[in-house]
Amino acid sequence: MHLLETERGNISEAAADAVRAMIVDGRLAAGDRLNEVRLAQQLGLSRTPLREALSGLVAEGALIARPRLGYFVRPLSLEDFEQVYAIRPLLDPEALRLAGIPAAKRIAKLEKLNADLSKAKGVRAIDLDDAWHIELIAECPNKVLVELIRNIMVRTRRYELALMREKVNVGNATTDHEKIIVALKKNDLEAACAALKRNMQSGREPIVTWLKERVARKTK
Amino acid sequence: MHLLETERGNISEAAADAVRAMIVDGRLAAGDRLNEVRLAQQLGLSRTPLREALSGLVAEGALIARPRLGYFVRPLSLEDFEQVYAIRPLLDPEALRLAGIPAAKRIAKLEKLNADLSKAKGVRAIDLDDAWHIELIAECPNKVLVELIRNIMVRTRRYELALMREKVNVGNATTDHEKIIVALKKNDLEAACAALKRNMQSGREPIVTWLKERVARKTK
DNA sequence: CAAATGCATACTGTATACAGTTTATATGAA
DNA sequence: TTCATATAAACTGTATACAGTATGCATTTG
Repeated sequence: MHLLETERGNISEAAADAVRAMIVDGRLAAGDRLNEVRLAQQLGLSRTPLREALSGLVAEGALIARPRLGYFVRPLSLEDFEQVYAIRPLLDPEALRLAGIPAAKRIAKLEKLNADLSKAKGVRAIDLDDAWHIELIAECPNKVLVELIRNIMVRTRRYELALMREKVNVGNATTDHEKIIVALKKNDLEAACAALKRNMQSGREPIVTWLKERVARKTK
Repeated sequence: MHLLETERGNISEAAADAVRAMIVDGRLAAGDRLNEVRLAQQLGLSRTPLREALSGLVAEGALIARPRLGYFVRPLSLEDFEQVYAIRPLLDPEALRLAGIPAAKRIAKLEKLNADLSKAKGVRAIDLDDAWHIELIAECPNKVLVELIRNIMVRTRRYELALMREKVNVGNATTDHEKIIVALKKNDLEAACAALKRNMQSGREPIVTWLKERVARKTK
């Protein structure tokens, strides 16, 4: 009898989580070349499982592998941001459409999250915004689609955090979310999807202008 | 001076390509547990680079890793197929929209590919169909989007090939493509996008019914 | 005969060693 | 001083070794 299948992972998985977190929150800065020996020591493991983790992160798009030079944190670039950011408006509305109008209980949760978001600042605001969107599509039967959205989320999060580190106060998306909730309460799924699409497109400008400044500064 | 950076890859990359190919074309069957020692011998390398490749393929969704049991080829399932197949109708039309009406030269190439496709059978037909769609969005400036489409292509290809192995003759999408080309020649980009979306949704039924039969057969 | 137990085998997970390449430093020439 | 060259150090890519876990088979027990 197999009771529960404990499913404790192996060191490689833990390493992947750790490194992914370091990339997203900037402890490993964009463009950095990472030193396998040192990183392995920091994480308390050997290079072999670390490198397995890094291979996975390359496929996820978090790292770039350059033969004989090693692994690099994928640089932040205006081009990459605009391209990645253009994906979610295609995915999220469809996920919501498939999920349908959320149950009353879930709508209440969305309102709660949004209220918290309106008061939140910094990293916590980003966390809450992501949590809100995940909650919104929680009932989506297409799990592949949801997983895809999660991936894109991680990829854009780096930009949001990097911006936040420099500019501090960024207006959050509370009012966008309210509009979506209103539409959902009216049972108007299509209006909600349209509002969601708009929400996914807003939030672009501050990062774009910041990235442009950043490029200008570097080439000064 | 650094001229050209030869960029020859390492063994891990080659291994990833090899294993991916084996999965897509069925030499490694869906659900198979793979034996690292044997596979490494077959490919003529050691387990270390092989395992790095396998880690990457897990992130790509081609394999599943079960701690202490090893790597398994992701099984084919009706659920997975329907979910993966639902993604491209969201992506391809937008990619075409961003690419715009192709130049005359490229349209000619599309017509040529489509003519070949109409006569082709088996694996070659699938190759040509994929090539046709890549050609269609070749000018899309959003390379992240194109890369995403490529990934989904690989993921559905397994199903198409598996079906083909059992049922042989599957009607191809030549007429769908013709409609798209006609719209493009009229400079009607939106009509072309709409036709493309329909094209991406057709081709679903034969595989769905086959997968259902397959499930029925197994649970007999 | 069926089920449980113990043992041998095979395989995965991780560490370590080493070869080949890149990068940094020092040395010498223009 | 500046550029080029040689040399040493550091790092990546790969193989191998070994420990711990799972699997299958034989044996024992009820």
